[in-house]
Amino acid sequence: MPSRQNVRKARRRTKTAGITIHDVAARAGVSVATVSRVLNGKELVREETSRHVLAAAKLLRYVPNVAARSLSIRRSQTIGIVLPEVHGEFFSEVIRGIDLAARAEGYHILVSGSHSDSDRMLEVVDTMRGRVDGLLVMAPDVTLAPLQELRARDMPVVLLNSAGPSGDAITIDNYGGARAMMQHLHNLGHTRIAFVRGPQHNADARERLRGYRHAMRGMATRLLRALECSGDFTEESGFAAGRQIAESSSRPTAVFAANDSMAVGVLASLAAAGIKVPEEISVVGFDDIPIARYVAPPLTTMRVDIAELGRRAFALLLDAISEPRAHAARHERVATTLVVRGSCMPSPTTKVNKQPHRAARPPK
Amino acid sequence: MPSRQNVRKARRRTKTAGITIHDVAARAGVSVATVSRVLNGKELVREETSRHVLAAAKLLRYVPNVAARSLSIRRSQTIGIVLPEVHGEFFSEVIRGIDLAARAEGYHILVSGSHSDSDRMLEVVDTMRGRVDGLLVMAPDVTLAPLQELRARDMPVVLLNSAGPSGDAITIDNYGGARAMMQHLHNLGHTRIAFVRGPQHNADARERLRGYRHAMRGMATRLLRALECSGDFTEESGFAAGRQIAESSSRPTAVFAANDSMAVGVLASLAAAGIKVPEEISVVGFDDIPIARYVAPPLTTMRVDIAELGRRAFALLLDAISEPRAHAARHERVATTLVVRGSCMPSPTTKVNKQPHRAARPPK
DNA sequence: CGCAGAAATGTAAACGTTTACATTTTCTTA
DNA sequence: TAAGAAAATGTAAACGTTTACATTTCTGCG
Repeated sequence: MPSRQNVRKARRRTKTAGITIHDVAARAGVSVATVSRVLNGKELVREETSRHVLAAAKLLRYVPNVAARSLSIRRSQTIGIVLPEVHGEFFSEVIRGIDLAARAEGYHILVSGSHSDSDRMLEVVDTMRGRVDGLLVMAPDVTLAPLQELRARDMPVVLLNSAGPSGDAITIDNYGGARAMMQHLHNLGHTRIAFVRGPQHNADARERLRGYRHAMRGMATRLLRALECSGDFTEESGFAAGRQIAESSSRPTAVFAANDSMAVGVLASLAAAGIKVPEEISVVGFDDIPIARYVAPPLTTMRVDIAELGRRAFALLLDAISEPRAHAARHERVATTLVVRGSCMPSPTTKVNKQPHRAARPPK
Repeated sequence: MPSRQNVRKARRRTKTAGITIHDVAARAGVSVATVSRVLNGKELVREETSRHVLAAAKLLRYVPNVAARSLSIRRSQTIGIVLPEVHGEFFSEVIRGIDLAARAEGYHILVSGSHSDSDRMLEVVDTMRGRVDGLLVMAPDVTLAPLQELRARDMPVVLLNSAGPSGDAITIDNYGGARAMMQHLHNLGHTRIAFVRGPQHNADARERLRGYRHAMRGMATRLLRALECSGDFTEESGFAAGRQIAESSSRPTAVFAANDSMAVGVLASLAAAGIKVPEEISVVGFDDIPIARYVAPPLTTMRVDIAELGRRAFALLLDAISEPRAHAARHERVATTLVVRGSCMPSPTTKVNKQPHRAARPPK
């Protein structure tokens, strides 16, 4: 006869009721070890015993204490997501993708956004340590220093949208997408194509710019830099760029904005200037944010499957967590697809319009 | 002489290194209790001792094990956020507001989105139990059943955007905002004002509709229901509503969409139908999402400070957590402010146009 | 100097799991 | 039926903190 001394010792802190594994064990007439085994599956336990335990657990509405559990197994079943300064639909979409994938695997997600500088980011990472089994870090800013440090902090990390020199990472095929978009414009006869750049240190923005420039070189155009406007991924900066383009003396036949938000801004300011899109000038963007199809005219853009980005990032991380020994750094790339809508049409002048007036540029 | 038997017992699981509080104690030549006291402040400990401990902790790069900590103090310093199916900028903004407020108080946030039905929601809440000290639940769907159950689950909960009959909640002043918007339109001479409704069971949508109807009654118009179109808060449904309005025989002079996304859809379809906004018809929305100022024409709307919503919701929850004894349910309301942009102008006909043709309404 | 009280620190028992190892039960097989 | 192997279960030691209570050290005062 097994000695059934499952009587709980007197509690020190009598605050909360809290059904524990001991209560379930007592009720089912087994030991805590058996209850644990039943609840976690895997181990061998008699069918009948298992039923009893399950019944007791259900009856008592037992729910395991996760803190105790993770203290014991040294896992939290939680991953951390560290995002930069958040704005727009891009991030909610990323979180959504990760959330979905994570929940399917029984993981929770700890989110922390709005970290402009790398110090803030490291600070957050530190408070997350111990709380999470791994980290998904979105650091499109190309300042690599903080990322290096992350590696040293002995936690699996997957980088999103940044070109870490080592370690796992997943990025969008920005370069390829930009080139494909340029090809599309070229096929429509455009050769004088303006570009609205993104933030200078943003990895995505840089790659898109590289794709643009490479394509422009291929078109044997000389006016290269004059056709570029600066921007920072916000609608506002797109608006400013649009105005600049509207006022330029030798107007381009098409504008390629490095993201949709800026393209929307460009559309707004061209409309304000009375310039017809796409009749007088074509406009395209990048990302395919939800709003893109509802602006006037609907925006032709390069679609990025953001949710998939999140999903695959999580998959990568999960792999790193379950296989902790150092593996070769993996770098995945998410493809983009062209979405053609109403914001562009064939170039009115198939020949390049060689700056007829050469008027002085109006003051900014 | 205090007996310094701080020698750690042989570890069972020798996997990870992991500096513990014992290591720090040994290094500083004090007991673990003292280390704990120093690290958590509050208790009295000699200045000098404190310095030694801090130095040892820093030297060893000690970081406390949160699982052990929360097991001991029965707090996780984490709150859960449960969101419905996520789309758009609204949610990322809410999360942002909460995140900011939470981090300032040393709390982490566990996010879980995309819960269409109430079963999924309860399921998630269950897996979060023990992991979080409290819950912020966004359940704009008015099906109250699940919320009642939540209360029973002995965890502080604050509801966002829903009219729970009991318990803490924070909502937007939808009714007041809608009335204010109607007043604005009325001041411009509009009396034939169409309304694009939101989802039928959505609490926000209902309140906005109520505000609209109340105002319409005040204008002594008889055409009430004929001027309402159904919608579901998506751009797409706004687009459909816009088409319906464009085709209607006795066209309204203004359209009030229950949120900005739908207003954007309305603008797009009116543009497609060749109807000029605001010359021929005025359009207004609700929320003031970032895109609102960049559509053509820029959208007049009712601004909701979403980040503040999140911030105050967290404040409410924090209060409920630290003051666990039952308190009277609190219900806060976030004010809205009118933002006037280019999408509306005075009504072309100041007199009410009494349905000149009375043609049959076109098929839907 | 001695003593009371206050201040500082130490000891060890929780917190609720998991799991190595020990023990008991059940099953095979000769 | 007994022995041995395999399967099922139990025991108790971790996991790393916090904190009630005990103990030591200080301080001021008669």
